[in-house]
Amino acid sequence: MSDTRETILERSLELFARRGCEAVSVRDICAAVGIKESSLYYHFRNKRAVTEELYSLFERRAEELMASLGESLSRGADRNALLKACAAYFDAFLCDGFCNRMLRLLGIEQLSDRRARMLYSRWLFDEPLGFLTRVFGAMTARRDASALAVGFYSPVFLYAQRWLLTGTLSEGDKAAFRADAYRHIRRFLAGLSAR
Amino acid sequence: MSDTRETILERSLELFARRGCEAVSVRDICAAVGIKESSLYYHFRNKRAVTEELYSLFERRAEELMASLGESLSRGADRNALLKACAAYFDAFLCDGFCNRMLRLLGIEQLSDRRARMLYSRWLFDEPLGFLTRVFGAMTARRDASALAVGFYSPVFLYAQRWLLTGTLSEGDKAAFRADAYRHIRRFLAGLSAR
Amino acid sequence: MSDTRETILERSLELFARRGCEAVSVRDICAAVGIKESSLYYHFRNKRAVTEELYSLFERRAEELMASLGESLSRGADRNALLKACAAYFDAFLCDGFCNRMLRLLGIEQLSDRRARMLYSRWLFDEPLGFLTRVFGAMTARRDASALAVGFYSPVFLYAQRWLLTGTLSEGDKAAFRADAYRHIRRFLAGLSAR
Amino acid sequence: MSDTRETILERSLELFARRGCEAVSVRDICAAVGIKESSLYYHFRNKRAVTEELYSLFERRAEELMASLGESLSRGADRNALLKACAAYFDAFLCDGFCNRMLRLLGIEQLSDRRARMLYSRWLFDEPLGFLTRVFGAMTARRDASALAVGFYSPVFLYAQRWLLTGTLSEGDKAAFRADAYRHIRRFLAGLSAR
DNA sequence: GATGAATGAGTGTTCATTCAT
DNA sequence: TATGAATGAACACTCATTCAT
Repeated sequence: MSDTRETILERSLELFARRGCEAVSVRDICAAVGIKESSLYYHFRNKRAVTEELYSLFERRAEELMASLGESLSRGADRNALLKACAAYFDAFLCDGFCNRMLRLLGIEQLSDRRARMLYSRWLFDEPLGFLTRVFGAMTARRDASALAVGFYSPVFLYAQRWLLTGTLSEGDKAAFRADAYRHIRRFLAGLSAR
Repeated sequence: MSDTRETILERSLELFARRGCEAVSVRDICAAVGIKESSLYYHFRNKRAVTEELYSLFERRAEELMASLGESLSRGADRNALLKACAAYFDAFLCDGFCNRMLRLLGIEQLSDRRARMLYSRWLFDEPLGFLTRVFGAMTARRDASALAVGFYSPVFLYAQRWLLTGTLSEGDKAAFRADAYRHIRRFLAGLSAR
Repeated sequence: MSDTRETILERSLELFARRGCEAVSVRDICAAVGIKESSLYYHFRNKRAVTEELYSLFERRAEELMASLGESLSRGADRNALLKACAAYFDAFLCDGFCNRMLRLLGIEQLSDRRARMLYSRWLFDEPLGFLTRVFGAMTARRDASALAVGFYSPVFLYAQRWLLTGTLSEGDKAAFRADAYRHIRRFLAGLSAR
Repeated sequence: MSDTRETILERSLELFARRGCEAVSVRDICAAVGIKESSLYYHFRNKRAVTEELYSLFERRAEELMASLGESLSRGADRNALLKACAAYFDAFLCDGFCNRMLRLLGIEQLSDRRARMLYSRWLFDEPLGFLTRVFGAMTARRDASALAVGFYSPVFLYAQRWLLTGTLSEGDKAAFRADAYRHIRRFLAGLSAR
């Protein structure tokens, strides 16, 4: 459909992810898109509507991803399947241009906006931990699946915060994140099978 | 020192922690303090100077805390000393009125401000991980002290992000954080001595 | 004639009568009509042209009415004929959906627009007073026909301002106006024949 | 007190009376006052607050005038006292720079604003008619004091609408109004004593 | 120490209008 | 006939800051 509309969303997100919604002006957005300020209001009711649309797009994307991860692991939850799921999670979520920016944005807005807070805590805490708890429940006979999930996920979360959600996302940052994260995962899975 | 000056710092931080510096106006601050906007400029060169002063205060507080933690553990790094250090870290840093707000603020500003980014990554990643690496290096004979540090710290970090750095800090949130964090620590230390 | 064109005129007048032309936007009009803003410009050169057309329609309607009133009274100016003329004037002018709204509109625009001022003073002052002066000149032998006209008309004018040109025209308002106006007219005509 | 504040009120009223509040911009007002737009907001919370203050000032002025008229007539309601009251009403209300402009303004705003509608109908219909009803009740033995009030007031109202509340108030308009109004009053009082 | 008054630059948003389709 | 897309100018209002008092 409308090319301009999508460009507005793209450029807005680029700016929002760096400074938060409030700190980005409609002027900034329109300058980045190459349209006059009044034109933005043809495509969106107001500035807030741009943010809301980004939230909705993110929600859909995240749900699709989580659905596909769940599906792929429902056909057998072994070490290899988990590794594959992690790779998909890293590539299509944490390191993905759109989702990565959205996570930064949500990290800022979460402090003052209810919807952002819900999205943030759902997709950075609840869903990943819930997902892994189910996986470990299926993979191991042990009872403490949820503790395993925390042990598995929290370093990934920490590395993501350190490398992926600061400054601007560079290829170097992605590589550093992947190195740290995969080292942790290997070690963790090794420890898991050792016991 | 001037009472007004300190009130400005306090109220500014309360507002900054919720919405970030850019989104809080001099009007907002002065209304919260109960002075006219022009009066703020008697105490601070400009709005930026308020933020800078908060950064400096935080840096000093954090350095003092880390020094005292280091000192107490240098006299023998055992299980008990580590537990005590954690308690101090939780009370005087993560849950402390001033430091908690500063961490929220830095979490926002880090995305657009260099000094904030340095403070943020130093005090949320480098210092805690470095400190724990030294501790585990002294406590255990094992070589992978830094992996232990990550395994120990990252759940604490995750629980802090989940409970302490969202919305507004309530006593309930603090309790939830402590429950999660201490459970993890007990389990971790148990696992450590088991091997 | 185009249906849309007439709908634009109708809805515009409804809005103009409540808030004046300047305060009603092309957006408002088109939303009320159910077309896009750009479509209005197919039917009218610009917003001003809508107003001008309304003025012209009103002028034609008012002239027709006055002509028919004049005709009916030219065949004998007695008490009954005058009463009939008043009834027609109330129904087809003061209380009529179109004319009533136009009078409100003119009452607003008259303050800043020359054409509106001319229409307003012609149809609310000059024509009614002139007409009645001629009628009373024919009805009575007395010389002060113009003073009689003022005595007859001004309470009608006052009641019209009070009941018919405020808020939105309701059936209750019309009834209140008619009650007041007819009482005055009866009393006036009684006083006239008494002398 | 603040000179600027009062100048804002004065110039605002001059502009409002010609085109209504909505059609006058803050830019217009400030240009007329000789200040920057932002300065207006030091003196008034927003544009609406300027209008509200004008309403309040008018209300106070009108109440004071009506009180003084009532007082002067309470000491004997005869022909002369009534004439004097009319003169005061014309000079200090209908023809007065401030009140005349306020009446124009209210005439416009009354169509869309509740407070304006109340002020308008109170001070152009209710109070004058009520006042005159009391006066005629005291002056004559007749029962129909309220009909007398309408007969006395409505031509004044009509002449005011015709001469004083259109275009801009000139000395010529005032003279024309006074001529018409006093001729009516003399004739009316003559008729009153004749019976 | 504090404030009354002011301001230039910028905020998000609405306006009437144009024009290619 | 109608509209999708755009725009320059204007809108009310807020911003951080200055400066004389």
